[in-house]
Amino acid sequence: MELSLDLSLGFVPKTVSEFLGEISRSRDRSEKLSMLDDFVKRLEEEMRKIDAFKRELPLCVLLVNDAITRLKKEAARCMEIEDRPVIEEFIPSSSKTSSGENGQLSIMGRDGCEKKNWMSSAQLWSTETKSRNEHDDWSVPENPIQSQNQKSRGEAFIPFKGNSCFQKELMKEDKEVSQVPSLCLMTPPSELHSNSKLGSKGSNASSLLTQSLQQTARKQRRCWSPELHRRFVDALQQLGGAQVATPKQIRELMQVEGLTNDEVKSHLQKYRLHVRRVAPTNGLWTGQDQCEEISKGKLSESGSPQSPLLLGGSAKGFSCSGRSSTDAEEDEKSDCHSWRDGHKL
DNA sequence: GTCGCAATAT
DNA sequence: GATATTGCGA
Repeated sequence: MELSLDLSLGFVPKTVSEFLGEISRSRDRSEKLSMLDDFVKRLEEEMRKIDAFKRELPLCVLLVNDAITRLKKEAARCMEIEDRPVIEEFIPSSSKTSSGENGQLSIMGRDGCEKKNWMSSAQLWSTETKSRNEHDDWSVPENPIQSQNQKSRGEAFIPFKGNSCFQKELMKEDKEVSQVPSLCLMTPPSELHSNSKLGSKGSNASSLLTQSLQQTARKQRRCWSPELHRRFVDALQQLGGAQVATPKQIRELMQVEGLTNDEVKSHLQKYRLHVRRVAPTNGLWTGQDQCEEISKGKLSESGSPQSPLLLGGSAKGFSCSGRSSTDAEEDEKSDCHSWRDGHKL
């Protein structure tokens, strides 16, 4: 897509306003478009560069983004004026690309056209950014970065579609996104991820931007719903207990689509910790399976506050002699925090 | 690649 | 403080 660009040789940076003013004096439409296109390319290149520092330069990102938007809008306007048939094709296809493929349909800023243009450009350059280890870009399904882990992560939320916790997260994300409509899209999650370690807590200036970026940076939290935990415990039982079962085995037994070894591993780690804490009070029980019995609710009879994990997660679907149905319902409500709620008992 | 632990983030 | 994610060595 090489264009013979007048600006390419002696390009002198100027403000967008200046540039637009200069453009407006030109009569040659193709030249206008060419110049606009060139400037946009430069800005997008710039965006690529500052992308690595987006955390430190959130406003810079905003500015460049805005500039690109303005230029693209101008280009679209330019085409519309003199070539209506073209623009009628151009805009719809543009919107298709940016919103449909990105799965960001609901994310529309105050200026839909601008966003679309920007989004499409963002999509372009974001594809060039390599990811170290990214699995969480649920908001941009088409992002190739994501596809590298799509097998295990891309569908990570399918089992949770009906999960209130997940929905809460989604709403939270949506909220954040809508506050800064274009920002989430323009930031390759890979970069976010790699930067997320730098100054994650209470970073500096543009908190909205930063928060929003961070939101998408870190992997979406896996909510261990009671049902999910029930499967987990179930698998543990089959495998001979938490101490002998391995994350991979558990995951395979659980048969939960999108669940990863890491998530199971993490859950198992915590589970073991809790069991360990509880174990001494149950000296009578020696075997692994008996630990699982604990998880089914027997422990709750002891009233031990040390078994939140066991109380909350396993309450549902298992005989839980030690708990009232009310307790179970509480857990249902609190989804992600069922263990904690149990702990609060 | 998998696992377990510890550090870190939310 | 509880829970989930990530890093890292084994």
